[in-house]
Amino acid sequence: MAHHDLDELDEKILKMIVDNARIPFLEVARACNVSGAAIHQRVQKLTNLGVIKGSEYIIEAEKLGFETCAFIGIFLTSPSTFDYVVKELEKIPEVVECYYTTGQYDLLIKVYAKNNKDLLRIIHNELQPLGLSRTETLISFKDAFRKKFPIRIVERND
Amino acid sequence: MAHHDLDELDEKILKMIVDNARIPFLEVARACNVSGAAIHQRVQKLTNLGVIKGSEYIIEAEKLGFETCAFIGIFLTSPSTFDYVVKELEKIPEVVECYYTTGQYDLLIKVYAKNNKDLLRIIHNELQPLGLSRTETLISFKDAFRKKFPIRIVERND
DNA sequence: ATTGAAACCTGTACAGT
DNA sequence: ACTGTACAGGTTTCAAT
Repeated sequence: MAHHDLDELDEKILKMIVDNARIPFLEVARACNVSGAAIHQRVQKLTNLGVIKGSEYIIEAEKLGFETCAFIGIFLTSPSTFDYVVKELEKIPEVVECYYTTGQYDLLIKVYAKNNKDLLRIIHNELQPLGLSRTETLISFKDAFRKKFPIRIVERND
Repeated sequence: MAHHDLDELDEKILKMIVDNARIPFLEVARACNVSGAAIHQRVQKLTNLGVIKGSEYIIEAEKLGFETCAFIGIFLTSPSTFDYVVKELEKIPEVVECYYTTGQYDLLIKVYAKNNKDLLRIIHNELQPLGLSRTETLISFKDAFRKKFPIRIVERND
């Protein structure tokens, strides 16, 4: 089962650029035995299709003074506050990710704080005033690993 | 309190490149009123300092057939299996993030699966055989938002 | 640590296939 | 949809400050 309109070349391109957004397209072109223009057009196509959503530099939060990373499970007082709470959470700079989840929590957010005291401030002064029923904090005291999900468009036997 | 050896220029550079890894350094240079070479050297410095860990393209997982994203809380049978379990988890392509956490779980992982059935396969065939005590799955049925944490090196009054 | 200039390499557009 | 060309613009290095 191949996905959408993507082929082996798209897969190879994605694999080459996903972990290095600065790689020259000409280098990708040479590795793929096609012209630079072809890579340029493919990346354009992948962007138009919404497969590529952008690029970013990866920053080590700790080096910028954010030494505490935590996941916080949020229990809402009422399902009707969903949209409001998400909108307000998005305004809080330290809240970097937010997911609607099944299971025990209504929402799961990821937060960066300077330290544990700062995290407590965020929870008390920023989160609680939104009218949450309860929160449950999971402090990540180590980021064991982080990688890209498997790009596999064309089915193979390997 | 300024962090490390970083100044306003570093902050401005980071802010400009963090959400667009493909932005030309010359464009950053013009915005900062310095030469292109200066940006080049600063980015090099930030990389050497470990502030910049790399760059990546952001891929929409759904468009590549990964329609289910889940967080799984893992309870280990014994603390002694920590390192082994993390090492094995890292080998599973669908497991993209792994955190040591305080709170109820020993580990929290993020997983991409093709669909709910595929997620069940991963849990039963890939995770359970590692000898876990129990897992708790939070399926993210929507990614409400995702952004970069606040880059702020120099203290200001704003 | 930053600059300007040089040499080199890429990105991008376009006409042709 | 890919290629080759062409040019504009970017990257990288380096001697000088």
